[in-house]
Amino acid sequence: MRKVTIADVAAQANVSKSTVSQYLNKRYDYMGEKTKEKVKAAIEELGYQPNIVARSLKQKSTKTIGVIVANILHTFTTEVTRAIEDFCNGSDFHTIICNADDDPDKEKHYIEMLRAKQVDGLIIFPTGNNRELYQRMLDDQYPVVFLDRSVQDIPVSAVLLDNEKASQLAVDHLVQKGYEKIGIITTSIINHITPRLERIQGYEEAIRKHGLQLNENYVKSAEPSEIQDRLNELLNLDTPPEAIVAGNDLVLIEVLKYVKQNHIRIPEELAVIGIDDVSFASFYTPAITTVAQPTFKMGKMAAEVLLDKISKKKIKDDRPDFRFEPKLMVRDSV
Amino acid sequence: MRKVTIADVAAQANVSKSTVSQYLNKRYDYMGEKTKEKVKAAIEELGYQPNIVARSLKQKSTKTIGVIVANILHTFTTEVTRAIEDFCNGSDFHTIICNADDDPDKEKHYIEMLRAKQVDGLIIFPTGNNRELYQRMLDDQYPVVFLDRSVQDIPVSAVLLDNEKASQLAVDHLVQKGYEKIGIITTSIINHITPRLERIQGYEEAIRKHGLQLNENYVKSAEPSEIQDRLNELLNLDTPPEAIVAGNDLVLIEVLKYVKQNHIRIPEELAVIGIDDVSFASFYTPAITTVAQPTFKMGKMAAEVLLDKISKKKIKDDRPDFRFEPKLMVRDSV
DNA sequence: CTGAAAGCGCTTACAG
DNA sequence: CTGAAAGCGCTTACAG
Repeated sequence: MRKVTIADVAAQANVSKSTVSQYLNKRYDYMGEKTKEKVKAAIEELGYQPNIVARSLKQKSTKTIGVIVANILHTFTTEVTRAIEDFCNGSDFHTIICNADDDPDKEKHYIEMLRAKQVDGLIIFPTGNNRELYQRMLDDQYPVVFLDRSVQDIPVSAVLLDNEKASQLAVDHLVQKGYEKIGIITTSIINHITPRLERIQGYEEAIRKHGLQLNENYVKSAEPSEIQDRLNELLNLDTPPEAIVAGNDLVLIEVLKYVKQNHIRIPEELAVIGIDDVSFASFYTPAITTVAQPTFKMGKMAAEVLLDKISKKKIKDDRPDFRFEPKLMVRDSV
Repeated sequence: MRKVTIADVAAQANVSKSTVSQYLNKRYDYMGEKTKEKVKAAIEELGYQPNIVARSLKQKSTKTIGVIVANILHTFTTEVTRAIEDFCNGSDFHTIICNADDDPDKEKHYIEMLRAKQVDGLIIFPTGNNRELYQRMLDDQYPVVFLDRSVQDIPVSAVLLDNEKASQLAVDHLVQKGYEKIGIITTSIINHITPRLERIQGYEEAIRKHGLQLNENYVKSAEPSEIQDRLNELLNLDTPPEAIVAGNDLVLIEVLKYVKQNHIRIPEELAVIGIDDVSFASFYTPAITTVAQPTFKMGKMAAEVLLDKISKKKIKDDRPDFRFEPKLMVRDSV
């Protein structure tokens, strides 16, 4: 079946392509009633659908943004992504999601690919290891916003959780419940990922604030696959921690697996609190106390800021970082 | 910053645009070594990136597919979608995901929008209520594959679970464990959604096969928000079921919430088995016995079939349905 | 109020 | 081995 084009419609309606185009773009200002009718009829008769690729080429706008996430496995990522899509759809923008899998090479490939596809802007959960590329986008005045993580010395606006506050909330709650031996486990920090560093930082400050002894053996970071081992070390210390802060959802899951396997009772033998309000927290037994991120708001903000940059053309970042408040969800695991 | 185009490269290298284009498309057959060098140098010097939109317009292929899911909230959906993206990325295709939210109007909008954007094909989890549109795609020889659901009398190839088998597996296991009073709850069937209908069908057959009494009070379908009420009815019957098959992940979650709120012990007071191997099944207490769908394989197959149709141009569907085997994951909830 | 013409940035037969 | 020209399907000043 041959595609019907604007030329076919013009012929059918006995007007010029320009007129059809005007009609399509709702520029009715000077269009005669009868002309409008004719064009409308021709479009319906032929089942015409405009070719957006052609329009994009001319208008230099694809009404599409790219989202490059670091790791799609986090619930945080899926929820934020969902919010971005919702917001964009509301503004008639499409969204292409790519998963960099924490791999800078993949991230590079996606950034280049997406820009070649002429997406109007990019939301990136940066791996942090493509500084030249990030800088180039800045130099090109290309619309970008970072999400979840920021990159040292790259002044791209970033939408972030107040991560220090998140672990402070966790520690405060634990202390209030009478715990003093408190450990924290995060995923790997070898790449200096913002939220992990800041959560450890916040933990340490909170410990000090409460006049507790900061024990560096109580702070562990590792790949998810190694977390069970780290936990094992932790709980076999001479004076093991009595409470654990899980740095994110993946860590929490590993903790829960370990706990189940070793028949440890929560919270009697070990108190557990997780950052990221996992889906099963409320109906798990015991229900898990967590620190929730406002994922929906954060995604919406990122999309809003990006679409704003896109429409303004001027990319001025007088306020590069947006910090969001975490929220304590008290349940039964501490 | 002005975009650098193929014309700039040509000027810089002192060759024609055609030659640059040949180079970009790796048609080196007749290209002189020095020419190649010159072009390469010019591209690097200018930091040239081809404009894929222009290429797409000419080539009538965007190397992008659309995926319209019925409801992004199912883990099945997110996992399958992930598999599709992985497979497509491997073939240098991009993926645009849209969530129809079980709303036929949204589905219609996305199908039209995506086709207008010239995506090369579509994977759809059909709502079932846009028959004319589905038929039109068939008439247009437009590449489509259905996923999770099929639509009566619309011969589009569909990638499906063997749903009857799934509930049979569940019932068989329950019966083997000594249960005879077995109920099933699914999400709403008012729209005749394939998997729900087939799962109820399979349940009924299995019940009969085991010589058990088929009790229609034991079969419930409802929106997620009403499932708690249905459960309440079910368990307050004169002879309530002693085991429940949860028709999908969302139903399972509602069941678990209900169970927790009412302090019902699993499996002592109520055996529970869910279709969809939810993320927390293995470390929940008790660990949940489930029937798993091969989500990764199903997504891969859908993508494979679609890309195949796209490359063949000929859309012949001599084998419209692909059925996948569910797998019983025995744990502690029954 | 409507149309002719140029142009967006590529690709591709075809000529030489 | 390389280039001139046409064309993909639109939009948009501009002329009338």
